[in-house]
Amino acid sequence: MAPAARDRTGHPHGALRRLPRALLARATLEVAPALLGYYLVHETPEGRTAGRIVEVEAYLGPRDPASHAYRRTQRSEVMWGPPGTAYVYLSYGNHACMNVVTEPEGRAGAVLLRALEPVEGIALMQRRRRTQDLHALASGPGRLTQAMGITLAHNRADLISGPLYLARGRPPAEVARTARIGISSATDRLWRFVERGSPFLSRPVPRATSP
DNA sequence: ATCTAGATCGGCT
DNA sequence: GCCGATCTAGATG
Repeated sequence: MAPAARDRTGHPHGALRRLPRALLARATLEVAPALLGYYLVHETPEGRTAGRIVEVEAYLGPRDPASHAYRRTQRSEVMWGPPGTAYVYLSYGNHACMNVVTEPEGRAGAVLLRALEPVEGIALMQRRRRTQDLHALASGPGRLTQAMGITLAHNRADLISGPLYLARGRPPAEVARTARIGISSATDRLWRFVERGSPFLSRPVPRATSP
């Protein structure tokens, strides 16, 4: 497959190179930072939207008290499933949040996608989000799914072969790590990974972890 | 059957 | 910075 064509802004158009499943069948703490810079792409009847991943969080298995996989339940069962599956859940009764399932099948893990740099289909994202502000389009897990047209119906969708997928992008120059946002346990674990200096983060990197 | 704590967001002070 | 919206999975009785 030919590499994605690029316009003068450096943004892709035309065919995109999909991420192979093998890259996700690894330890979650390795996969999470590696996903920074990749594109999340969604092809729908309304058009194609794509964003560059700039912020993620790692959620591990039964040993991670902040993870839904801390308990193996009907909801979290998908985290033990095949890598490259979407885990989408409803947060605070209002917002869909999207994860990419990691680890070989049979081991639990997922990477929460928290922020994108809008790349393609920006007008469509603006319509879905009801805002023009580029920095409010996908800077937060609930905003991201709304901008991309991702709903609870995408739970357990295959992210390798379907209309919602990951594709090669531009790796970050520098990665920073911080504590995960919005959790009340395991706050000493620095399992949030961001592209340092990106203006599209859901929250800035605290000074203490930004030497 | 009922309770409650969330991997959040937007509007307001 | 604070607060209310909105609702479900999972726990408890």
